[in-house]
This record gives sequence, C-alpha cells and structure tokens, in this order.
Amino acid sequence: MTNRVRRTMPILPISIVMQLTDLTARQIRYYEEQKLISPARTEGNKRMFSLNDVDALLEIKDYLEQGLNVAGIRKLYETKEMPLNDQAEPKTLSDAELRSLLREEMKHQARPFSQASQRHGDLSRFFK
DNA sequence: GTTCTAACA
DNA sequence: TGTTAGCA
Repeated sequence: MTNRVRRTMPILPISIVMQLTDLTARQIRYYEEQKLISPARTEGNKRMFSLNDVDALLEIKDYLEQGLNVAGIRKLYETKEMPLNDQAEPKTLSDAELRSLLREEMKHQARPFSQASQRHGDLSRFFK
C-alpha cells in the first residue's frame, strides 16, 4: 500500500478531526459546503476524513488567520497547491511575499473578497 | 452516544 | 459561527 493511499484513506470521524484541528463541527461542515474539502461518506452518510483532509483543514485555518476568506482560499486551491506536489510554504511567507501572492490572485479574481464581511479592515494593509 | 441537515427567540 | 431541533 502506498503512502499516498494511506494519506487519502478516509478513516477519521469528525470528532477526531475536531480535536486534531481545533475546529468546531460547524466550521468543518461549513468548509466542506464551501468545497474547501471533500470528505468521504459512510453508508450512514457520516463524514470520514483522511489525513490529507486534516492537513487541508489545518492549512485552511492558517489562511483564515491570515485574513483570507473562504472564496479566496478556494481559488488558491483550484490553481496551485491542489496537486500532490507543492513547495509553497505559507508559514515562511513574509508579508511582502504574501502581498505579492495575493495581488497575483487578484488578477484572476474579479471580486476577490466580495464575500468577506468582517475582514475588510484587516486586509487593508495589503492594498496600501 | 454520535453525526447529519436545516434553520434562527 | 453558535446552537438547537428532529432524524438516523
């Protein structure tokens, strides 16, 4: 069995994922609704998460903390990062690099943060 | 007891 | 986002 299979194997119930990510069930379900993650389902319609899902959620949480909204993150995933191979490292991104990356995304997104509501203020620093 | 969907005194 | 209702 390859490690890739191990990482994509749906084996974790939402309760465990909640502890691993420190997210509420509500948030996890919401992110799925926003298509940021796609957990498998059991016969009883229960969500089953893979290690990759957990990793994705941790990353999502990271982006949100940096001021990105769900729509922005989704766009980010659709382009880069989605593939199994990514060398991008959000953790080491400097503000300057983040600004550059965000501006690049802006070009492909007509209304980048249209869905954002409470974070417009926080994002102002990126458009000075 | 746990998770799910839908909805909001 | 929290929280609650009514199911499975």
